[in-house]
Amino acid sequence: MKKRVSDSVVEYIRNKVETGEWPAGQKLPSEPGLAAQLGVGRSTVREAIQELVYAGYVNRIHGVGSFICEKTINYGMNEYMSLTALIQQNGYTANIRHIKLEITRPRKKHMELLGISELEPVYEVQRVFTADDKPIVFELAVYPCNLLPDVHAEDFEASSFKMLEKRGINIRHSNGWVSPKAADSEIAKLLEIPQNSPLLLMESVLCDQNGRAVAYVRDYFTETFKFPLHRIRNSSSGDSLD
Amino acid sequence: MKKRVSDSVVEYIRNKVETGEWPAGQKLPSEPGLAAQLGVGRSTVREAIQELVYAGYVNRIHGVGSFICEKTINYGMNEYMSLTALIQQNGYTANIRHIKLEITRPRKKHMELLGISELEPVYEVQRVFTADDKPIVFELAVYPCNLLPDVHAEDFEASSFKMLEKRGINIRHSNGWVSPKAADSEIAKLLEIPQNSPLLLMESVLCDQNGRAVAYVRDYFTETFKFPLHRIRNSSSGDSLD
DNA sequence: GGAAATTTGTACGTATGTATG
DNA sequence: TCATACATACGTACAAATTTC
Repeated sequence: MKKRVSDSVVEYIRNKVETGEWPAGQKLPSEPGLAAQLGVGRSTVREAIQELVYAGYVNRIHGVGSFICEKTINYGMNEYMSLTALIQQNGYTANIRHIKLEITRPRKKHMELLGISELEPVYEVQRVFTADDKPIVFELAVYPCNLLPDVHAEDFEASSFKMLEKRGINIRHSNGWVSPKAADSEIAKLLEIPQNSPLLLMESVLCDQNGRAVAYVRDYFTETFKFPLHRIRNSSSGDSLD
Repeated sequence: MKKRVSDSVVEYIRNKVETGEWPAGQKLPSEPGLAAQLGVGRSTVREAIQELVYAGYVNRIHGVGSFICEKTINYGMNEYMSLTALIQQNGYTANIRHIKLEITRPRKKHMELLGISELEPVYEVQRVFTADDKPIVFELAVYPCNLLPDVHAEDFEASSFKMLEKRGINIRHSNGWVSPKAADSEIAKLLEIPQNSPLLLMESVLCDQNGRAVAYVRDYFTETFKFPLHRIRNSSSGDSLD
């Protein structure tokens, strides 16, 4: 994937923060200033800063300036990213264990969400992600078999994104929802927690560059896990009640 | 809040979908086409569509076109919005009950997150949101008293956003995290669920137009609740592992 | 208090690159 | 090969909010 100029600007700013040159609360140079310094257009600088605002990294104040947030979030829930990276961000060492792959007939839900018929078999892939060797996430992923001819359990020992990319599939976004859920006996065993422990269930349908649904994923997060969240108030959500 | 031209374009598109004129999967007119039709610049159209992409409403494919998503999400977790509106979106009638307000000394966590000293008292506001008269969310909000001189429990019977706006405070974004959590006896009683039921805990620090922390909020969501979620893969999050 | 300077916000236009069919 | 449509990048002008003098 070719890097955009605005991505370089994002990187430039993140780097300034990471090296400590721009501490939390630091005022960024003005947009025209940054543009001149870096030899790019102001719109490009704005695009980069906008991205950082969305990510909860930078705070903009009209007529005053842009500032590095006090608590910079490196990755938020609204960015699609690696589970292992997310675990690392929580301050742990990440690993994958218990990889189980089987080919089955699709359930009704899978057929509906993935847009396939009952005649198309699917892969069901189970994985457990660990943080400092403690189970922290149980994942169940469902892929239509015809999308991934010839995969094996070993293909899931690392990035499933990368595995998909090798087969010409690029995950671009996901739709789904999160909800609280109690651990059933099977999941409790895999995550080494008592039955009925509270979990965060994240269900997602992954879509590729063509907007085609390519996977249905259920992630069960344990209580150890905190999902960073940055929310922006939408100007068009006018008449809020609370 | 003044409406931007791009907001009108957003509204125009949402309206086309709501009236059924553009069903799911419908291809939008080309960007220059839309711009010409509506008499606005192409950049403005792009800005509007970008917003809808972020919200999981529209899907863009390079070199092909933009399309209405199969499952349009009206509001996602990354948009800050009214709890009642969110409940309504889940298909229920929303209400607020059990409003309890008290003035206390700030806890250490509050002092840290709100940037206040132990000498500044805070309001602690408890509320229960119902869906079809069934409790669904328990909320505990903490505000520094000096920000809100002279508030009463009645002020929290409706929008706390509106209440804050009347006092010159505009919530613009929030930072926080979500995690699974078991219901303790007190919350279980208020939400009319068994103790240790799984809950989704959302903790947020609300910030105003000046980037100042103005409230610390804990929302406990019951299992009935599903939080829509749209995630976009960040191009710069390069080396993902899963 | 008011004018000027600074900084972000909005809107539009143009040129060129890239992907698709 | 070519036309179409989205993607990126730059530039300009003016509006709105804030700070400074």
